[in-house]
Amino acid sequence: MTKSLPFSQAIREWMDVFMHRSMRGWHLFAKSTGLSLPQFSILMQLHHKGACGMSAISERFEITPAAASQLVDKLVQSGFIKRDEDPHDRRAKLLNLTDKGRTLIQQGIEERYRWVEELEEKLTAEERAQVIEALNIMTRAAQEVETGTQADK
Amino acid sequence: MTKSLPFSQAIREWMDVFMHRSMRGWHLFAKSTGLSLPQFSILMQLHHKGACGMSAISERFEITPAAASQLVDKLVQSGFIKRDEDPHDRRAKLLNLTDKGRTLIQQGIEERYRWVEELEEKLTAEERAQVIEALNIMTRAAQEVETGTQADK
DNA sequence: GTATAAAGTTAAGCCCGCTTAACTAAAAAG
DNA sequence: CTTTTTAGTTAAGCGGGCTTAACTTTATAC
Repeated sequence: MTKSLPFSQAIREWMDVFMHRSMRGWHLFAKSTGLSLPQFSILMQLHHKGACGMSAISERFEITPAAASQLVDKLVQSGFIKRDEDPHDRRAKLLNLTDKGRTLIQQGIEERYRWVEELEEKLTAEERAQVIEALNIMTRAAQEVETGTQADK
Repeated sequence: MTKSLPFSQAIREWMDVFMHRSMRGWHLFAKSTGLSLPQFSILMQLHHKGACGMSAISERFEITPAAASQLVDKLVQSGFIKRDEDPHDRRAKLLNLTDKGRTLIQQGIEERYRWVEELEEKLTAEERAQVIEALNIMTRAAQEVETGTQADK
């Protein structure tokens, strides 16, 4: 490796700050809602990836199907998730956020952003433009990585 | 495209992807080490902010001093943290990472970072340069926000 | 010098997440 | 049609995090 040290260094510094910040932030927010972090993570997962079955949850979080079922059940009873039957496979369930769940996540994201808004205030217009462009680049790259799009190296 | 995207929207998209990714990643890593997420978070805290007392932990994570004490105790017994007496106040303790603790966190960062390396491979040299610059800007701004430095725009 | 406040610790008890194990029900395979 | 595999649920039990409450020890205030 070591093909571009500045990149590594820059992103490491940023990640160090940002990861610590966001981890702490989510933890405190989840707590303030009365949800545990695992419960909250499931909502995040649904927000991020959309509807899925029980098995997807258990695989994604590396827990047993039993654990996933119990966790989801609490979220269903709290009204954050709905658990419908999959029309194509009557064994399977289709999990999705309810409006209440969607609202909650949105609220959480809102709160997380407040820090970034503070951050924005520290920047000049020019800096902002640079950052925007870089973020768009990164977001696109992240999606490529996520979806397995090959950009041939 | 999307060059007219406001700052907040660009960063929201990025955060949406990145936060979800890093949250999940830390959770799985912590789990793989046998540490709980709260325990792990304390190590992160020490890594990020340096030595501190018991009360700082309890305030930072919004838990009672009792909970902090118990949590820290486990980390001490596992050898990730050392708990010394504060020379200036014999009631207080000074918590700090041991080498073992420091190594663990470094390992975690390393693993988190692998995703970013994949990301880097999706970028052209020019894009990398842009991203580096933006990250430096953000890191600086984050530190200003953290320390309360006034940039006075 | 006594009273009060502050920093941590310890113990009891609760809730929660997770696992294993035993189960139901539906789909796929033969 | 029977067998096996797949999706999910339920119950018992363990361990962890957190809280309250009672305590020890050291610093600070009067």
